[in-house]
Amino acid sequence: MPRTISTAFAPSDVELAAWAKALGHPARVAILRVLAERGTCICGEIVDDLPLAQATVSQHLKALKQAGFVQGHIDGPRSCYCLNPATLAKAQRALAVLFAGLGPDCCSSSPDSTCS
Amino acid sequence: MPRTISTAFAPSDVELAAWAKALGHPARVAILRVLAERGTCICGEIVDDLPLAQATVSQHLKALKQAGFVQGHIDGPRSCYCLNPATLAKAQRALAVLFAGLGPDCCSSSPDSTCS
DNA sequence: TCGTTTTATCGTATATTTGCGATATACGAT
DNA sequence: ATCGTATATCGCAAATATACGATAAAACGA
Repeated sequence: MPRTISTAFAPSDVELAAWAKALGHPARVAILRVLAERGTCICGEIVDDLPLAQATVSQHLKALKQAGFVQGHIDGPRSCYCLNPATLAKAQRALAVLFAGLGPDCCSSSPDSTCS
Repeated sequence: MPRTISTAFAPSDVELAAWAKALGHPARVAILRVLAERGTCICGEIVDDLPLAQATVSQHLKALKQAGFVQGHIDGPRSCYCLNPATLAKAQRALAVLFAGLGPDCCSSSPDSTCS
């Protein structure tokens, strides 16, 4: 579908969008929460906390890994997952910058005067 | 495809994910930026700033509208779009809270000691 | 070695996203 | 009334995303 592959967008916007996309599913948000709550590294109890099949959870974990939010997984049984604080911080900052740029300061005058 | 419709996820997570999803495409991020830069309300110059067809931009605008990030569009020619600061602020706060919850404070001890 | 446990991956089905051309609609100007 | 402009919407095609069962791989214990 992107007949136009991915040219013409700022790389920073592409990166930001990828991060946002990774957060764009309740299951992935929940997984991140579980990883944070359960301590530094957990092995496999994520599936028990989610209303999803093991295969589906594994898929979401893969997406989070690709986004850089999660790291770990020593191959074999009892994989080990934990959050990647560095990437999370980068994403947090990028999103904060975005919102700041959309804030009231940039918009010339009144908030939505001309708008119905 | 969600055989399980949308039960079993916290409504707040669903809302957060929807917001993140709306930001999960470079074009939509770019559109928000254009809306912010061009002043309070702009009519139709968005298409000129993006490497996308008019129909595609309209579609992304619709998605942003559904997420609540954008409001306006007085029917007819010369539609009028502007950001919705209230929803943007809510999303910003929700994301900040999420990241805070994933931060170092919640994780029991060392950052990733047990992780390879 | 064999079975158990745990996780990743494959295959499949369905839904959604993305993109665009074509068309419809709405309005201002002539 | 008609034309031109600007937007939304429809219809279509291709790509992704989502979910799951089944299967494979990997380590561990008996």
